[in-house]
Amino acid sequence: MATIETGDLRKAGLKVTQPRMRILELLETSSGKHLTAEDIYRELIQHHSDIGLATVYRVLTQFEAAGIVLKHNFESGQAVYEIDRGKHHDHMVDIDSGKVVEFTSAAIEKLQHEIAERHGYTIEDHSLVLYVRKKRK
Amino acid sequence: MATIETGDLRKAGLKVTQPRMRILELLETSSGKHLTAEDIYRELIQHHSDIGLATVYRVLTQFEAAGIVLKHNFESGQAVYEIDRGKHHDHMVDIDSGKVVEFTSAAIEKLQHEIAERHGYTIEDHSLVLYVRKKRK
DNA sequence: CTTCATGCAAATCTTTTGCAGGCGC
DNA sequence: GCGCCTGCAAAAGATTTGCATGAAG
Repeated sequence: MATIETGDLRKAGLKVTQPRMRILELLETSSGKHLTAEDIYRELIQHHSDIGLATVYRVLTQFEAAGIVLKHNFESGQAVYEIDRGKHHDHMVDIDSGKVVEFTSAAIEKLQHEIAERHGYTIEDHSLVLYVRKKRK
Repeated sequence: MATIETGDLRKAGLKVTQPRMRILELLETSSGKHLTAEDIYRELIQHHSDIGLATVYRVLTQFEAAGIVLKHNFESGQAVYEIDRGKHHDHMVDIDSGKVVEFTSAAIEKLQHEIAERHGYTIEDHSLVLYVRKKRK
């Protein structure tokens, strides 16, 4: 799996700056996690980076436009970000713990396309989130 | 299809008040549409109802808790509400026009449950939104 | 009457923007 | 050096809350 680096920033027309690299690093390290802008901000501050929350938002927005990160609006009112490793996946959110599990289903994707097709549309993107609870035995 | 009325408010432990009835009426009239709190507020103001935006939010929150309305967080940053007619359905949002089409797929639902099951979870709720574009012939 | 609801204004929370100074190339 | 970036503070947008008054049962 390709690690994202400076080249990806340049390709997106973004200068390679401290804040951007720091954020990128953090996102890579946290691959699989889903962080809010605030999470990232706090994390960076603790790691001796003097960075502004506004910059975190600005950088994340640029990264999203560049296809480097994915932004999700779960029901929390706060957007979460994760690095885009290319392999599309959907999410399952544990209502009680807040834990997020990723999954994929080619079968569901196929059905989605059939449905859109049937209505005369093409899917540009989609969002599937299951809100779940641990099954008690 | 049962029209929602005062009984449903009482059942939810809510007093039957002017604002609540007005909002309920509006939601019923707009069945199939997806309104923001602001939309509802403006609509009511224009129809000579002296109501506060805070009340609209409070009432919608209560209605959601009572299962009278559904709240959706599409990518717009503003939540939208629609009356809950009981028949579950998912949404397809036309990226260009903003139009929302509803659909259902028993096949997809079944797959969702199988996936959750496989991970040891039970689905409490789910959200599936397809962001689509009219197909050009 | 008693309680629950409401309107208004103020507070909160998240995200965005303006601006003056700095850093990357 | 020139222009893109950044931090900070202020602004903006959405939603919530405190409080005194008013309506529902």
